[in-house]
Amino acid sequence: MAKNNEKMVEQITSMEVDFAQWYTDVVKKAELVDYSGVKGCMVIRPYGYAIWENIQKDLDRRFKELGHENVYMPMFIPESLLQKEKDHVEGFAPECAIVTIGGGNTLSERLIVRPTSETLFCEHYRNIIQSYRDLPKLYNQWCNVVRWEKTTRPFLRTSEFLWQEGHTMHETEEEAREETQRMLKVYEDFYAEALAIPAYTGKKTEKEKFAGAEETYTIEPMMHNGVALQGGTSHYFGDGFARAFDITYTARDNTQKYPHQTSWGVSTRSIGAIIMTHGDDNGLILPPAVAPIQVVIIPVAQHKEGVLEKANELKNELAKSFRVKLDDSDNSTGWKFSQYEMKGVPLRLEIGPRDIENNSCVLVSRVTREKTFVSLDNLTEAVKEALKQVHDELYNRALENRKNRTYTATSHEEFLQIAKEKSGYIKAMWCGETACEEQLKDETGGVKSRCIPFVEDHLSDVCVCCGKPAKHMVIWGRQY
RNA sequence: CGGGAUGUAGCGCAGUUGGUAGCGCGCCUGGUUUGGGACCAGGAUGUCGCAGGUUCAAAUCCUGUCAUUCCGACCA
Repeated sequence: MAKNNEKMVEQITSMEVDFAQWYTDVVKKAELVDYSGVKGCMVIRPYGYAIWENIQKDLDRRFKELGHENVYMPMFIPESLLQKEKDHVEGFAPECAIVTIGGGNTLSERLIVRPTSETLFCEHYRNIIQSYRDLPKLYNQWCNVVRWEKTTRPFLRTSEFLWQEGHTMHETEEEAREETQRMLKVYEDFYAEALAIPAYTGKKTEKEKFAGAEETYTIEPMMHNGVALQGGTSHYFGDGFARAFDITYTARDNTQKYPHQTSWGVSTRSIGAIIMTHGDDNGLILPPAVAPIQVVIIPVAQHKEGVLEKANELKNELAKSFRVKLDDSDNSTGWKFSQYEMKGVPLRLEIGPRDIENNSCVLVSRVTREKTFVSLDNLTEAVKEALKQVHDELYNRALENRKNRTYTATSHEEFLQIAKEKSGYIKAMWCGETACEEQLKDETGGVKSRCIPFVEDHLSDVCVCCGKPAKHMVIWGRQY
């Protein structure tokens, strides 16, 4: 045993002690990011970026299956362009980064570094949409955007972040509304199937909707500590931007009409969601679908004859079906165990002399840490099954946590008490007035409406805040 | 944007009343090890966040600034 055991172990602060510190520790120890010299801008390291690449692949496939095409827009928006839609500019102006000098000369018009690209897409759509035959336009772009945030945290809120933004134009309102719902469903499926994260979905209130949108739909997963994270949004714009940008098309009846628009986005924040939903005190736990390494092979007593050969053999076999890494470095086995647990590799495969004798190996789940001995015959099947199990365990555990942390409030006092004593979601009735949202937020110190879910429970007849007749059941919570 | 804390080797930290920088881990070399963070021997690594100022002399004192972090406010 080591003499200075304590110091040799790279400690991760326990979640229960300090969740924020735990998050920062995990992000750094798992080698996802490094800080940069610019506030709120992070270096996404290979391991972190590989997660993003897997997220991209998965989402991109889903988008393209539905007929979307990828494009790329400029990163600069002329100031006058951003200002064309009034609500939009009001929403974003406070957090814009602006370029005023280029090539040593003051620019005649200031350039906004895109905080989102609605205006750029609209400018382009104005040029290319003439007829109903040009519709729908189903565009998406993968890019970076900049929003000058006051408080930043890796992945959750950064000044620059990566995302995809879909921007579509449709002939009819109905078609655009369908698209908005369709893409929200894509996000919901993606969160469940790829990230193993269950989430409430629903509509944002007037107060919380996107600047310039008619309606905003959202996916609201709950983090392990009960705090919400807006995991993705899908907006219906009506023809507001089309009017502001003068985008018209000749309709089937030979009249000029405005097309109806949507936009939808998921960002690198989703990586933050993975960390905070699944992680534990030993570090990250990655859902198999997006894990850069799905199986890590740790040879035991690798200097002994035949061990490395066998390990390589298994690696080659598994690499046909999975993302596999064989760690044959000189580090001790124990070190490797801890290292890959910290990095959240869903499945570990141990292979040593004893196993080889028995024609077996050991599979260890990152979630349960249970060791199972499996035969080397049918190994691929066993690994496939084990990974599926990890996914299911993660999903069910997150679902369980959400259940345990979702409360209902039918009176004002009850609402305030839960907000004060518990960390989680509160289901409560609401009259539809922004004033009540603001009051509840002030009284609780930050509990806001997350969404009006598609399926509402009828908890009572009156608003939990003002006592007037209730219009909706709203899910409330604190957010990152 | 307000309040607090921090910034010294890759990481974690020490550095006293100012005198020109150290420890542990990691890293490199060689050897022994290996089923839950191994051991021995040898070795390398610093614009003390940055910019000014005070001083014969600054990691240390002063001013400013940048970044990180926590708490608020703000926030698709």
